[in-house]
Amino acid sequence: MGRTSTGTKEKLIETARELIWRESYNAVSVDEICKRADVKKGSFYHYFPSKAHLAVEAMDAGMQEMKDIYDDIFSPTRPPVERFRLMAQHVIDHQKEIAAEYGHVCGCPFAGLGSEIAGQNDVISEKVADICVKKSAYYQSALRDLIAEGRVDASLNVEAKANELFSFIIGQMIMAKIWNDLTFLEKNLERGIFDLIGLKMNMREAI
Amino acid sequence: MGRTSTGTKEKLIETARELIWRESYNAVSVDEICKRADVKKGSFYHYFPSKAHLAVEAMDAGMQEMKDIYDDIFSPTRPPVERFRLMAQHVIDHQKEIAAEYGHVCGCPFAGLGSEIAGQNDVISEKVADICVKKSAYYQSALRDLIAEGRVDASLNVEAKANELFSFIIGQMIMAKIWNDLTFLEKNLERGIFDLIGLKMNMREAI
DNA sequence: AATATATTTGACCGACTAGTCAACTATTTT
DNA sequence: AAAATAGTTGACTAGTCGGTCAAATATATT
Repeated sequence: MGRTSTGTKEKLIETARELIWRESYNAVSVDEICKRADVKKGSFYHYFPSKAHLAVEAMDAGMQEMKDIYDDIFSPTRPPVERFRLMAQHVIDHQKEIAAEYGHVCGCPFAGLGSEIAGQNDVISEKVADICVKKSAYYQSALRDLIAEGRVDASLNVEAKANELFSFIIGQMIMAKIWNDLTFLEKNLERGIFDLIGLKMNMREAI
Repeated sequence: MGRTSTGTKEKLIETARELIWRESYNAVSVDEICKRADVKKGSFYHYFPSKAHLAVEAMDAGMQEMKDIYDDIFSPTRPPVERFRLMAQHVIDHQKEIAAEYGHVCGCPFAGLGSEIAGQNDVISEKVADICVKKSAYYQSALRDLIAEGRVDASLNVEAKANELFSFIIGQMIMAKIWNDLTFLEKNLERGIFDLIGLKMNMREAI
């Protein structure tokens, strides 16, 4: 009951996702978000008690979007080497799209926000940490399937290796953002992943 | 000639280095830097035309400090495997010190600033990119010495591998910052580096 | 039609933002 | 001692910050 919403909350979340990704959390103001979303400030604080709360909800939206894509890429129906290869390609394609749209390589929105805000806002930090855990789970199951296929030695510390993979990918994306250049993602991302896993050259094809 | 300085500029640079590292570029105000450095705002703008200019000089100071340490760690007099091992240990020790002093894992100051500011301030971005080039040079020469020792195959793409190493280390430090936890740097940093290089287990000791 | 309720609006707040400037002080040069 | 100069100060902008609030509006329920 009551007046029906005109999608104000969703507009604010989507606008915040874009602006915080393009610039940074502290560089974007509530006023700017409102103006770009064509929403008045009063409406903003009707839906969100603070700017940080909006950021959290923006991350939730990003997490859901990520999950849909990664559930497909890391589907157990795929050979595990294909999962890693597809992921590398997806990262590159996605960054290309965003760079074309925003005029600059923007890197990983979660890592960017997490790195900026770590130690200042615990709720946001925990959200970012949560995403790390989720991504690590994808890598872990793919690594275990690689072990089951006999491509990787069973003595592998799967949890540690998943963290290493995650670190490497995050680092590559930050480098791409700083250099505003995707070419070395194209050159190094996939190979770096397989190097880290320790996959021999003849074990990198699905069959 | 004229009045002698009381170390105002140096105080501002050191204070800015600390505050920007602990918080972030946009989260720190000129007022806060001045207050902590016990310097009046007029003096700030006597030495720096803008906040961004101070940040650049703060990075220069950080670069020089880094160079002194890395020139020692990556001295060609050391066996190349020892160089990488020492670097990993230095990163961990340094992060431990800072975390104890600042109350939070702070990661890499250059990567943090670069990731936050990329695409907004070109001068700062270029400074960060310059540091990447310099660090990569340390890794490259160590990798070539590993090849000369016969521990690594001569077909290795040294430039690409150096970039991969750099990405991995940056990523590990950002993870440590987000989780506010250095234990998995201790667990994974050194091993991840040698995994990426592709050094076999029996090739990871200096002799 | 009247009421209850959810949404929207725009004016408003005090604190803070980066940056300016003229005056003041301490030092060296002449 | 006087002049020139470099460093320091504190008061000052004009604009922006995150956030508040009472009133207006539109919809669903009664």
